[in-house]
Amino acid sequence: MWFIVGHYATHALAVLKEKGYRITKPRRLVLELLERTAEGLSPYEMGDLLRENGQEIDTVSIYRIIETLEKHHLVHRLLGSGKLLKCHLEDESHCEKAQHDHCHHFFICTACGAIQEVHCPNLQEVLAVLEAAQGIHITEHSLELRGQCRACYVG
Amino acid sequence: MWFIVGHYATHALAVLKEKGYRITKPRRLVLELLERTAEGLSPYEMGDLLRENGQEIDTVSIYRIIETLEKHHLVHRLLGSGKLLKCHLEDESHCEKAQHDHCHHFFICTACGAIQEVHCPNLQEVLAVLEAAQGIHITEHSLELRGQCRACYVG
DNA sequence: ATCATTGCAAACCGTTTGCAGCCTT
DNA sequence: AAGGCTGCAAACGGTTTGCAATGAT
Repeated sequence: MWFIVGHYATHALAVLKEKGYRITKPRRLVLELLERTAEGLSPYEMGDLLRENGQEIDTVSIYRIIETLEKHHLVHRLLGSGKLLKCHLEDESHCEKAQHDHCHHFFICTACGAIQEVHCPNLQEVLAVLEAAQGIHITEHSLELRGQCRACYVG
Repeated sequence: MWFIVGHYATHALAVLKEKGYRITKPRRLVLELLERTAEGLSPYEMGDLLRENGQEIDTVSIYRIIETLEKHHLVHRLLGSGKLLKCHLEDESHCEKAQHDHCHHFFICTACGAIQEVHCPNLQEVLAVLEAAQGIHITEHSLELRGQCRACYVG
């Protein structure tokens, strides 16, 4: 049986294997689907897409696979829509850090639907000021930006 | 028929009336409920709470009422949970501005569940830098912070 | 009296749990 | 061979739509 796997799926499968998880067909299919899509997908949408391509996976299994992937920081979940997004490899170091700091920064293009993780270097300072001013203790933060990406803005 | 209404509900009802909406019992009840709760409520939870208090409102109506309230910036919706929150009157000027700028800043205490709108004065600058750096155009943003509020942090 | 608004019915989407059986290891 | 993982069944929570009846103006 053959699977066309790319960088992200390969990496994620390696991580799972290393953690003692088994490499199953449903896991492969979900990871490949995440690899192909830049817009983020809900578990339910994943099921529909796979089904359209003749790949039958039970929706329940997708939920459980996603759960595992989230646990090991291999996918992001958008607060607003609940959609899931592969954790980009080029952002890996940032991503891992971001995950451990429980922070998530996303930019969503309302024109083309593309989602990108963004790095927001000064945000930590802004939050530190806020913490001091309000006497609160911030452990996690999520920032979701919407607008037009470079291509859609210029075009 | 009597209703114990406070500042928020009174204000919101006045806004609705001024916009040509009718003042109905379900609308009053939802607004009073929002007034009483600081933690945010989902439409469904509102129905349950009202039912417990012997006030029967159809869940469908609650959804439609919320829709109207959102349209006129009388409630906020939390990205993470989808729960709804009254738009605080003391924050009104900020709130109106925030709404028109499509920005939402919330702090959620993970200990006591309280939710507060926060003012994040330098965030706009941070985003402006990001826009310039990435060539993107940001039209809305949502920031959700989690941690311990002053009381829970100290205590 | 008018027509905005609600309640009811029904369907739908999305998610979760338990259990039996399969398939990776 | 063992047991992690999946598929199936079923139930639930939450949301949405259409239509008839109600009630605020």
